[in-house]
Amino acid sequence: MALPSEKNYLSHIAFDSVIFGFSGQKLKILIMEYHNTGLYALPGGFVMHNEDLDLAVQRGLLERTGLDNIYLEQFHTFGNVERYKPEVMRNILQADGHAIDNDHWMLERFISVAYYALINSDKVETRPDQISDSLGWYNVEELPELILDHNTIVKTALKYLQLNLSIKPIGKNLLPNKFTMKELQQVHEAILGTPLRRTSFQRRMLGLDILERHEKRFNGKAHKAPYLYSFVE
Amino acid sequence: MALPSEKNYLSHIAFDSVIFGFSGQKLKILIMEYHNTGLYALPGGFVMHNEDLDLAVQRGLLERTGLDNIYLEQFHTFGNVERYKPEVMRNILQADGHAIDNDHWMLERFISVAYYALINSDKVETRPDQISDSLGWYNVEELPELILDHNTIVKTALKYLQLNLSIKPIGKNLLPNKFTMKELQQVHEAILGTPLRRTSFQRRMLGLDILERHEKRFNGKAHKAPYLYSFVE
DNA sequence: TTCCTATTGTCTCACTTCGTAACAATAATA
DNA sequence: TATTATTGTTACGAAGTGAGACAATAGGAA
Repeated sequence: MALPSEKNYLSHIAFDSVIFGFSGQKLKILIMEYHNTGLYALPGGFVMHNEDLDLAVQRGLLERTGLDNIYLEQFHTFGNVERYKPEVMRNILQADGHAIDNDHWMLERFISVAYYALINSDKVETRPDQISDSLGWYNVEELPELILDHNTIVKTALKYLQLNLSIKPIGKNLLPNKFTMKELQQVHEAILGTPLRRTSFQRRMLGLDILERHEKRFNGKAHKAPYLYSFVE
Repeated sequence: MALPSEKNYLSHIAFDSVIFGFSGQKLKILIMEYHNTGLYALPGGFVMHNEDLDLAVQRGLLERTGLDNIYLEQFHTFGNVERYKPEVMRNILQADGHAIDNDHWMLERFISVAYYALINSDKVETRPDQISDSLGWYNVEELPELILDHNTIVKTALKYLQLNLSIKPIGKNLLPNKFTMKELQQVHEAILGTPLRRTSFQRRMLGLDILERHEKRFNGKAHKAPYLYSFVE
């Protein structure tokens, strides 16, 4: 693959995406592994000269993961000097077979605008274990060491996700269209990192008037079958 | 004043500050007027190559307003293409007496990281009406038309300020060290844009255990004198 | 001095919300 | 038919909130 050219992208500006998915019990994140280096990083990219920042992030998501029409939320911009480590970028590019001049634009300092994405289990076809060769799902609590300040970015993303849990449609974007109350509760518990009371949670959710009740889901277990719910538009 | 040189600053990256102050009843914002153009804008600036983003904003605040040690909070980064209007920047620079090449770096597209600042009435010496020749306080609801997307930036800042009102020390940073309960209530009302019940507000604030009660303040009026309060550290 | 007025601090009462526990309903199996 | 695990609902006390009432009081008026 050819290197991105300075002619196409704004210098000094990058973006990184913290892509959250939910699989059964745990909150997961998509992590990239750069080949031949053993380096792990958040999927990111650069902004084209004639491209909105938000659209650049959407495009980056599509290019790297094939995912389109994903819920995205900007949460913070990271611009500390310590995050400038040109030797890391050089290693990655060289391991990928590129010869780099010392004054190459990708070796300059970048300020990174960070977004989090929420992936609906529908779209990943309940297989959040591998999307491509170099992209993998990792439990939020069991991340490998990431390059630069990417571990900090993930922590911050989680903080904002928790903050937004009660004011933005988080659950809606992490679950399939229809889900049980228990699944919704597990999403909330995974995000908050604490157990919640079943009865209080159910009462509170139903009281919000944002859920529609559908048919029951019979799962072959020897007990009462739960109702399915969906978010009303 | 000499133009900032590209050698000193990161290209394509700017910051803008929404500086909130509180004067008696109203929430105010510091607005810059560019001389000879009649253009109004938020005070902003650029990031030096070896400078943290947060520190650049602090420096910009100090340079433009003389204010040091101010509460700052990053809230959003604006990167739409529509905000790129080189002719505006060219007008401002030319009106200031600079001859500009067509490929001057300040005429390129910028992505702007926006911060809001909270100014304690102590520091402005209860005179939030004029700080310098080209900086003035304006009521949040009565802003002039600002350049680029700066009116949108202000609206967004206010939204985040409202969001943070209950989880960050907003009142502490907009009021002098000692204040009455009524003054604190007026700050909250100005930020939220709605009246609040006096008794509920007082009960809620006292219940938070973050206020310390001091002596009364006698203001010469023919009624009971209110206690002064301060935030506990 | 005494009364009056505007404001402040507190209390009460009804209503809602939440944690907690108990209870009823039920899908499949033994 | 009885059993079991899970789900949906209800009951009850604790805590918080809106709304109003009431007491306290600093200075001015009579």
